[in-house]
Amino acid sequence: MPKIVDHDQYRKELLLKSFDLFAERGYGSITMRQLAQGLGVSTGTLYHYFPSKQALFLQLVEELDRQDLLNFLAEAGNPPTLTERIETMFNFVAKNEDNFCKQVLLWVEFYQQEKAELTKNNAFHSSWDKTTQAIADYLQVPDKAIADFVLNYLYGLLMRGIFETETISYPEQATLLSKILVAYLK
Amino acid sequence: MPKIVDHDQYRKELLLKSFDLFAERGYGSITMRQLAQGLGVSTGTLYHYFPSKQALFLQLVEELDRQDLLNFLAEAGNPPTLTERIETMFNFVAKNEDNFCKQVLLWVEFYQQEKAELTKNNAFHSSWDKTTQAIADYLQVPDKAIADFVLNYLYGLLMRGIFETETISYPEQATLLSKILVAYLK
Amino acid sequence: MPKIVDHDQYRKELLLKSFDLFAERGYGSITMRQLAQGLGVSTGTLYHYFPSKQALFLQLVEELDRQDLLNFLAEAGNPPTLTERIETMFNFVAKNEDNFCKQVLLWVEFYQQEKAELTKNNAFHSSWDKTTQAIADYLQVPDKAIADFVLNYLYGLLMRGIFETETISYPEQATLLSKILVAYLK
Amino acid sequence: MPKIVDHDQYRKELLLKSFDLFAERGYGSITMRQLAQGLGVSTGTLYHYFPSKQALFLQLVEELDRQDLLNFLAEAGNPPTLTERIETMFNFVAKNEDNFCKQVLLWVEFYQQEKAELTKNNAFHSSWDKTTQAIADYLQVPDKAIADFVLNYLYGLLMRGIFETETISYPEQATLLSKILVAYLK
DNA sequence: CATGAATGAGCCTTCATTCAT
DNA sequence: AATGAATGAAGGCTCATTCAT
Repeated sequence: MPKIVDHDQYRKELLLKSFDLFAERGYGSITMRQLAQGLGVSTGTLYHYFPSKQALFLQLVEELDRQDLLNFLAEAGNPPTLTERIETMFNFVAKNEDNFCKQVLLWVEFYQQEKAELTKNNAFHSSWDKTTQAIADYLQVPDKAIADFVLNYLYGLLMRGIFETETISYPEQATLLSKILVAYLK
Repeated sequence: MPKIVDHDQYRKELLLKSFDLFAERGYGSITMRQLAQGLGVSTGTLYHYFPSKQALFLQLVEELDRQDLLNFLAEAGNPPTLTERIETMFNFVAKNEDNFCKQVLLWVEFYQQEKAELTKNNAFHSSWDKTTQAIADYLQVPDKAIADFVLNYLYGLLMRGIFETETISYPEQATLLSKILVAYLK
Repeated sequence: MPKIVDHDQYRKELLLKSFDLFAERGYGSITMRQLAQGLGVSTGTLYHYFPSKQALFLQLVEELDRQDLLNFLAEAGNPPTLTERIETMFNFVAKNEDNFCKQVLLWVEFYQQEKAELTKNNAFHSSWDKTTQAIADYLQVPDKAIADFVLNYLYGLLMRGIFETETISYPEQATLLSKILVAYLK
Repeated sequence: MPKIVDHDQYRKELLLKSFDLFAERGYGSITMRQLAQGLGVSTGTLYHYFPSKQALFLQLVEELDRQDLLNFLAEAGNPPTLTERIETMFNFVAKNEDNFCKQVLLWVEFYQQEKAELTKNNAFHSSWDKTTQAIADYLQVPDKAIADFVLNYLYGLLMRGIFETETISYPEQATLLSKILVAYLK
């Protein structure tokens, strides 16, 4: 069924291209018309591929989550020590900082605007749980609290990037966290 | 003589009462009409006290920021050891978790929606810088990186509280962070 | 009854002062609040003296009409020839051009906005008829058509002052009309 | 393929049909909803064709101005004597008196309401200059003052038609003006 | 008399969504 | 499949007017 493949592939193309548009203006501020224009299609076409703005966004969340994970696993390898694994993670985040930052902002904004209509076991929670789980697996820490701690720190960095005036040096932060954790784990 | 009202005091009352309404539905989703209704006034009255929805929200940010800081300082005291000071901070955050969580969500959502028009005299950056400065003072750490680290961690916790399904035990987290930092500072 | 005199006198003061405010922003665009502010009173006071914006404006029309006529008659005298009388009229108009222009604009705007609610024998028609009658009396022409013609020309000048880019020289125009009429009347 | 409509042609249709609606209630008093309803479309459609109420009106001005001129030239011919040309003009105005009267009222009202924002690239001045120029060409008078005089008189008639209770006989007025001018030009 | 806080209907405009072509 | 014209509910905001003080 080649038609369906095409259809599906095109859908994902649109999805991926739409990320920058969403990021630029925000979920609530960008209009379907602007989205369509930015993608080079008509609003009608947009609605041919996605039933609604909300659904489009939700699919984007899902798609990006998968992509992010795949990208990470593709280049992460399996370093022998926890320190190295943490460093690898930080490098990855540092490299994609801008991307992740945009994602968090967008996810939060969407969550705020739609939480009234979103069921509790929504795509969001499951998606994030999946991600955190994957990361925990990668780090292979005996104590889950450590994985949580690292992730936590990462989220925190992203947030600070938004509100603080000074830009953050991820490599520095990674070094700091490594030192701290190594000291603690001993 | 007009009706007797302390304009400024009433304004702050409205501001404070509006927080829960904003938190409930989000900045973008709540309407001025709903806000007015929730506050028990007419839309006209709302506009009598605030020039616009955006201005109202910005004033809310400022007011809450001040209140939060005052509240904290009022009960923080000045414990002798860093560990205790950190614990005090965590207890405070734990006690007000819900509040802070709502604030962060709201700030982020607003930032997303209005970032196009918020380039410079951004009440946000200055407000957060002020807060972080105050916290750094309180902790009295020689190395600013430590203060940053703690704050960072706090923001991270807040974010995780939003996306993770499991609720977070702040006391546990505080204990963990304390241990980690003590290990590192030695 | 001195109180009433004061009240009435103050009312006329407000009326006269309000003319410039109306002229500056237009009847439809100026708000009662702006009007009050410009007059140095509160909106409540405004409504103490005038039952509504519309009534205020209508009183202004009446008052200005009377003033204009009085002013004219005060300085018009009674020149022996028609030519001189016409010239006197034109000088008067030229001297108060700006004033008259503002009046016409305002009257027209008001008429447009309120014509749906204004009865046919409204203050406007009667007021203008009174004015034209007075002018016809002054000119003492045997043929009413001449008086109409002159008035007509005057209205036309006012209108052109609005729409044409070049400013109009009233003295020149007066001379021209005089020549024309003299030629015709012979 | 979208619904088949000639966007530009439909726009002009809406424009032309909107004139009566504007004329009936005035620029400031009619609402976009009323306009839409009167045109048999939704407000959304109105905004699909015109960016704003003001822009819609400005386009109407331009369009009517062109139409008026075209209509006149189409039936004016080129009579040999000035007297006849003036008469032709007057006949044209007489025939369309109602139309022109409405236009002047509307233009003036709009000018009043928006003059604050209409400082320079004022479609009004240019439009009127164009018209006066065309008329001057048509009359072929050596002395521009004569053309101005005639136009002036016409505007005046229109204004009087608004404020005077008695209706005006255009043919009579035309005869009068002809006589006067002929007397003067000799 | 004077004040200005309060009201709420109503305005212009936007935008997700539908549907004829 | 693709287009973009059409819809209309709903949003932010204004403003003449009222009324408690």
